[in-house]
Amino acid sequence: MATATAPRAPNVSRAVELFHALSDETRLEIVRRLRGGERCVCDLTDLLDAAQSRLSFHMKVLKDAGLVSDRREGRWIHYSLNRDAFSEVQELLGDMKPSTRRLTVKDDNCC
Amino acid sequence: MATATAPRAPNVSRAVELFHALSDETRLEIVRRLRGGERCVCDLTDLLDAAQSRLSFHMKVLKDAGLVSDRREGRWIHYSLNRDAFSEVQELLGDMKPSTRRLTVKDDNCC
DNA sequence: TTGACATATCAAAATTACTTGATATGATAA
DNA sequence: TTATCATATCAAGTAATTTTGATATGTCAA
Repeated sequence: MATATAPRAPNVSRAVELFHALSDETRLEIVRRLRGGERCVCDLTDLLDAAQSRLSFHMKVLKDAGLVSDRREGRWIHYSLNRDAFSEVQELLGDMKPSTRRLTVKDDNCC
Repeated sequence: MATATAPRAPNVSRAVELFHALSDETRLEIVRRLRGGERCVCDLTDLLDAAQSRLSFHMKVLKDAGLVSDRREGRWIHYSLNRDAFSEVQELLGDMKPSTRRLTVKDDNCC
């Protein structure tokens, strides 16, 4: 009994993963570059002037979060954005955005 | 001379700030609790079973990012969500979400 | 095969973020 | 005033993330 930790919401850790993946300048630049379509890592190292292993690290973060997918073609691996994951983030945000109708509660009956 | 660093998009650092503020479990729980309306820190320390200085630290991150506002009332400081900042995040996401029409570019003419 | 290329992975170093406990500040009530 | 309460800030410790350079893996061309 006692000292139970506060209960977590079901999708909090998923939200953390997604937001974390988007909370880095290099990764946002990658996403920006991928908006125009598929790119291989070599394109991105050129565009972002970043070391190859660094890019690879960030691609992995994005991929693990599901924000990008990869496709092998010969020696190259092409990355592209994952529409669904972005929609997922939008949904999460919709859920956390305060409603226009404000209610002030005194107890934890909010969720 | 050369070695110019890759050009940054104008709002990348703002996006990083916002996503970073949202990329922590404690902070997301705070946001979740604030959805129902204003809360003072003391409410949140109870609800989240977290030390006061810890809460204060996270409130600062959220406040610096503009996601919450505070309002003093006597000894208490009440925090509430900032609708506009959440809209801002949604906009940023809209900008980075891949369009349905896919185009494959070879040069960096994407943005 | 071998060599070269594109990318991934790994370990160590560097950086950044978070937690904790102590102290400071500012408001109120006695 | 003084004591107390709510919160902020600070410094030190710890943990997580990012960068870097080296090496591994898989593919292709000769």
